Amino acid sequence: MTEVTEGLDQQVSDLVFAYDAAYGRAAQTVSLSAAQACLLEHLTADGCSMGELAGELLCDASNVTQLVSRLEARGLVARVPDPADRRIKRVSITPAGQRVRDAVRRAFDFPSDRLGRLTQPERHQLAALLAKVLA
Amino acid sequence: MTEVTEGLDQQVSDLVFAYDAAYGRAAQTVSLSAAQACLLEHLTADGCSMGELAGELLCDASNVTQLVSRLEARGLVARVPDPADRRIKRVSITPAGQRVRDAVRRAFDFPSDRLGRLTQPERHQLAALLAKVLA
DNA sequence: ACGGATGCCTGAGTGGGTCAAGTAATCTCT
DNA sequence: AGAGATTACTTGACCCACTCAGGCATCCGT
Repeated sequence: MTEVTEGLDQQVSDLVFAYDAAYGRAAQTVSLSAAQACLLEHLTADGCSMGELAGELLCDASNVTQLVSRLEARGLVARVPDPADRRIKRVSITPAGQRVRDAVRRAFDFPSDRLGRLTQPERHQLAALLAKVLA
Repeated sequence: MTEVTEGLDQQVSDLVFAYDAAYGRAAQTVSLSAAQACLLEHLTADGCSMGELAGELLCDASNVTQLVSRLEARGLVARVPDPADRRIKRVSITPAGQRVRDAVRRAFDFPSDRLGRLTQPERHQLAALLAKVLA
């Protein structure tokens, strides 16, 4: 590894640390944990099943059960039984949940504060590099 | 926000998600939590105080107490009283701790697997962009 | 020497996360 | 149609991370 590459590793580590911290702060502004905010962000309009959420969040299904239960207790999501398969519970976001989710997005200042420092050509460059890294 | 910028936000989110997942997996290979591995990684040769660690990890001092206690119970770190100020406990890494820390580094495949996809000029580009973002 | 900071620890409480076992609904195969 | 396997979710037990309030020892300024 060259000098530059080692510096790059550290920079990526710092980026992730700053991102996680900013996300946690944004969630806290509406008394949500990062995990709860993350789940809220993953909900789609037609409603995800619990299993789909567990797959996307890379965690156990029983963990999703608890997260959804807490969000449901606050009235931010609702469990809707799937008419076609009654084993399935579809999690849909309520109007109150949408307001909270939007508040988290507004409070999440990482994109504007950090990525906003780049010029438009620089963003294109970064997007191209990240596309290669994430492919 | 333009189309490209929104895509960039998503890419950064994906990057962070992949990084965190990879780090957690690396820590698990030696039965450590991500938080424990992270603390181990922050230790310096001369020994950090508990308070310094809490500052770097952005968490409560009592949280550091518990993390260090668990690592100490496994023989990976040691609490060394500071000779100049007996309130201070300096946390130093043991030889066993160094071996575990190195194992985590080897198991952490994100830099090689992901950043390794970039050419040397691309790494320079990315490093420059991240420097601007993190400044 | 005394009072306020400082550094760390303890105990209680919440939440995230996994695992094992359980229940209900669906699917398969004959 | 019906028995058995499979799938989707829940429950209970458990551990860890994290925070907060309170406590104890030590250090520092006056």
